Amino acid sequence: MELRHLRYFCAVAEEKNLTRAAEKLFIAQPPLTRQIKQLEEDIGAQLFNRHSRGLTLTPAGEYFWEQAQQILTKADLVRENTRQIAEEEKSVFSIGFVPSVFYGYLPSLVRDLRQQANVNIMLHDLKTGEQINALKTGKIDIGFGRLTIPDEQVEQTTLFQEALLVALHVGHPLLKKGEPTLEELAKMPMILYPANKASTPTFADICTSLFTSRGLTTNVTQQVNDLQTALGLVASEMGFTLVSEQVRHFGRDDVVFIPLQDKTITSPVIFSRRKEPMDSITQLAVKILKGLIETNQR
Amino acid sequence: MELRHLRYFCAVAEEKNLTRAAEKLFIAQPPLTRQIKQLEEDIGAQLFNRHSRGLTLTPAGEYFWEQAQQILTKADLVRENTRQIAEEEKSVFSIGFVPSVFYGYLPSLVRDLRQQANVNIMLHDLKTGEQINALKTGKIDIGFGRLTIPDEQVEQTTLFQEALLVALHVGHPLLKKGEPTLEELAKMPMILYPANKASTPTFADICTSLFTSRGLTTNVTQQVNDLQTALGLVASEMGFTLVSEQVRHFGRDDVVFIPLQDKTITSPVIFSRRKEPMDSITQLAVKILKGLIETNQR
DNA sequence: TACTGCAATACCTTAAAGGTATTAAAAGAC
DNA sequence: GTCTTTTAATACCTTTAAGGTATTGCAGTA
Repeated sequence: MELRHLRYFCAVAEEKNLTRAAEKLFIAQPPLTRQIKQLEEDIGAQLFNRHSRGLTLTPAGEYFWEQAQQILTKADLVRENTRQIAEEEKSVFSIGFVPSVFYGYLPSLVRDLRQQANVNIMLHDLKTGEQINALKTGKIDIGFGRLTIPDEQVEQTTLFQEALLVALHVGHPLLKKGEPTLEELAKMPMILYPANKASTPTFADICTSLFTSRGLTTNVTQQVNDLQTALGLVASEMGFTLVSEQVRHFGRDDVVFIPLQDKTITSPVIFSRRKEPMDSITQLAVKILKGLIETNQR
Repeated sequence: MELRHLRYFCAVAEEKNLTRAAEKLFIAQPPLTRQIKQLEEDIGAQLFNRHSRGLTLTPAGEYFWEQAQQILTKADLVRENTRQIAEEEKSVFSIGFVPSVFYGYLPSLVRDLRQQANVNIMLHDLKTGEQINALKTGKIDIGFGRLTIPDEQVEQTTLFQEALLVALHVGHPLLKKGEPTLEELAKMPMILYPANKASTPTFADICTSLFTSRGLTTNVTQQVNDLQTALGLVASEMGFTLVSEQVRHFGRDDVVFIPLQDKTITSPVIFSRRKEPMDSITQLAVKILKGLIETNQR
C-alpha cells in the first residue's frame, strides 16, 4: 500500500465514478481501475460495489475513506511542518515526562505553548533517569519527573510537592471517618490506572508499592487505561482509586477526593532543564509554567 | 511522497547507516541513497547530516521520524481494521452529533462502546437536519441533536432538557446577586467557543443568538477553539462563558457554574435512530446511554 | 434493437525503482 | 605519512510496474 493508492481511492470515493476520477487525477481510466483493484487486493477487502454506472462504497470502504483522508492530511501536514522546522520558521520543542505527571499542568503547558509560539511539540515518555541523558544529548528540552538525580549539566527544581488523594464516590462510608489510612484502604476494592503496558513503572505501580512496602496486600478489582475511566468506575461504586493532587482540578461532582491521613506520603514533581543556555522557547515554557502553578495554587 | 519513502526513512533513522538499513530492507544501498535524497527533495528539507561514517538526524529529521512512524502505524492499523470490517469480524458504528453535545455523554458512550464491542466508531459532525438524512441513507446509526424533525422512518426521543449555565471565575461580582439575567450578562466580557469555522451554526452561534434575539448586544472579547481553554480564560478572569449543563461534571474548582435566572432558556438533547431494525450494537449503545444518563442524574 | 455510459481487458510504452560496479572521502591502523 | 577499512555517492544498466491506447462487455435507457 502506498499513499498513491490512498489518493486514487479518495478521488474515486468522491466521484463515485472511475472515468471522472481518472480525469481529475490526470491519468487514464484503465490504470486507475488497476490501482484500485491492487489496493483492494492488498487490504484483502472489497472497498467498492461495482454497478453498471458508477461505484458505491462498501461499509469497509466508508471506513477506509475516512481514515485515508486522515492519513493524507496528516502526511501533508508533516511534510509542511518538517520543511518549516528545517527553514527555522518553526522549531521543535521536546518535553520528557513520567506518565504520572501527565494529568494537570502538562496538557495546559502544551496547549499554551502551541498557542503562544510557532512550535512543534514532541512528547517523550521517559523515566526521570532517562530524562537526564535525554537532556544532555539534546533529545528533550525540558523534563518532568519525580526524582532528583544530581548532574553537572542539569538543573532540577521541585515545582511542588504533591499529595496523593483518595478518590471515592459520594456517600462512600469511609468519608464519615475522615481521612483514611492505608490500612483501611487495603481492605477496599481498588481501581488502578494506567493498565500495565508491560514496561516501565507506571502510576499504577507507584500506588501498589505504597501498600506492599508496608506489608499490606491490595484488592485490585479493575485496571483501566486512563484516569477518566477510573473515575467513572469510582463513580459507579466499583471501588476507590488514588490520584495525584493535580487531578482534583479536573474532577467530577459524583467523585470526592480526600487526602490520606499520613501526610508524609507525597510525591514531588521535578522540573529538569539543561543548565547553561536557555533558549527563547524554554524561557517561554518556564514563564507559562510559573503562571499555571500560580493560578492553580490560588 | 509515498509510504515507501517513510518506510525507508525509518529504517535509516533507526540504523543510522545506509548500508545496514538497505540490508534490512532487502534492497541494495544505492537505490536507498536515492530514495532518501528524493524524500528530502520532496519535503524541501535536509533530514540527515551525512558523516564519513553513518548519518545523524537533523532536528527536522527527528520530528519527521516520530511523525513518519505514526503515519506508518496508522496505515497498518487502518488496513487491518478495514479488512476486519469486510470480514464482518468487526463492524462500524457511525454516530452523528452536533458539536454542542460533544461534551458529556458522547465521549463516555464512545469509550464504553469500544470497550464492550469489537467495533470501529465513526463520528460525524452533522446538523440535526442532516442527521435525519444520514440515518435514512445508513450513513449514521444514531444521532444526537438539538431539534425534533418529524420523519416517517426516524424515531426521536428527548434524552433530557439541558439548562445553560454561566461559567464565572470564583469571586466574580455577579455571584453575589444570585442567578444572573441575560441583560446583566450582556454588559460583561464574553468568551465564546468553538471559534467560528466559517460554517454550520456552532454552540457559539446558539449563545450569541440568545442575546441578539432579545435585542441585546454582546461584548465578545475572545473566541477560542475548545471548552477547556474557554474555562481557562474564565478562570483567568477574562470574562464569562456559557456552557451546557453536562459540563458541570467536568468543571474545575476555580470556575463556578450558575444557572440563568430565566429557566425557560434550555436546550433539549435529542437522540435519533432508524425506526424499524435495531441491530445489536445500536441496542448496546442505547443500553449504555441509558446507564450513563441514570448514573449522571443521580 | 440500438444507443449510451462506464468499467474491465488486452496489450504497448515509459518512467522510475532496483541492481552492479566503481569511485570518493574520511577515519583508523601501522 | 601510507595503507586499509568503512560507507556514502555516482554512473550506468535491468526490471518492474505505473500509465496510455484501443477495444470489449455489460446494463440501463431511448
